[in-house]
Amino acid sequence: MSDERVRTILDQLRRQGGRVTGPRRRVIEAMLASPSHHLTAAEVVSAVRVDDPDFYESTVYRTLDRLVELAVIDRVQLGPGATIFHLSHRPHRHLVCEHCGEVTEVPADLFDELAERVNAEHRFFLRSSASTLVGSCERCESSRPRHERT
Amino acid sequence: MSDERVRTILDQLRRQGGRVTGPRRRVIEAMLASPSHHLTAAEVVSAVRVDDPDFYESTVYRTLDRLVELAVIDRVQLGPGATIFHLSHRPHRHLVCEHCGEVTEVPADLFDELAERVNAEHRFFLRSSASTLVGSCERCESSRPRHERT
DNA sequence: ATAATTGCAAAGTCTTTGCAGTTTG
DNA sequence: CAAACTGCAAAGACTTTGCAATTAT
Repeated sequence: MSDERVRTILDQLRRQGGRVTGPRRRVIEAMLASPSHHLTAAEVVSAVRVDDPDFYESTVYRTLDRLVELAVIDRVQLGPGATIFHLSHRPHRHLVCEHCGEVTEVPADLFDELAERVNAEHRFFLRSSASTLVGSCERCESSRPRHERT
Repeated sequence: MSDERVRTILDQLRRQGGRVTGPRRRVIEAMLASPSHHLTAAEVVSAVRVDDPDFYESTVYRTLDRLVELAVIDRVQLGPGATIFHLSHRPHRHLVCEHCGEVTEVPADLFDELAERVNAEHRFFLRSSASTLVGSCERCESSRPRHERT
């Protein structure tokens, strides 16, 4: 897991003025290794503790905060509870199923029209990477009783 | 504050199968009285404790949960931390400034196009009342250093 | 060298839960 | 009366903070 992609991201980190340390490397490796690429802080903690059982939670939180500042990762709130983090090297937007929690990545241009519209009509500057669309994935939708549907 | 609107909402509550109790009445009065109509659970607690200093937090959380189930209020996640609640009798959507926290209500049809599009392209059923647009209000945007803008 | 970062412990905020007693419909 | 609800206490989930020691540049 210490491949090309890790180095690219560490370079970005360094260019932005951040320091490359063991813990940061491990956090980034964990995020790259995760199949979903969308992790809560707690999931990062678990992932990282596989190799380093003494890794502290506070280090994870501070590392994630710093990586957000440095634009290496993004922080997105997907409903109540867990804030999630993902590497920001591949721009995309999120659909979140409020029933099963599934996160779907969709192309970043999805919000383009809406962004223009809220800007024109409400003088609001949309940050669409932070704006999550909440709803129901197809599987959950078809298994829900009709009268509960929104 | 025990006017017409309170009674209308209590009727709705009863029709949905909920029971009208002192605590519920006070929670609804507090939400109607709030200028913003968008309250966190903690704000409901404070509001309600003005008249009833022994009001328990757990009662507020349980009451809000139940009112959400009964479709009397809506729960919306506005970024990290605060879950907010508002009466659902007047449909609208939310723009949230991530710098100052200001919540702007906008017409419910704002998401119509986008909803069709995610449905057609991603088989996703958008619940737009739960989908918050995050960005920057005009005031914050113009006071932010240009290089920080997204 | 010095500013950034981590280890560690403690605490803070927001929310949920269990159970006994009370109240509503 | 039965089911729903509240009071109260305790705990759970998630996150932040302070300070001393360490490390990257």
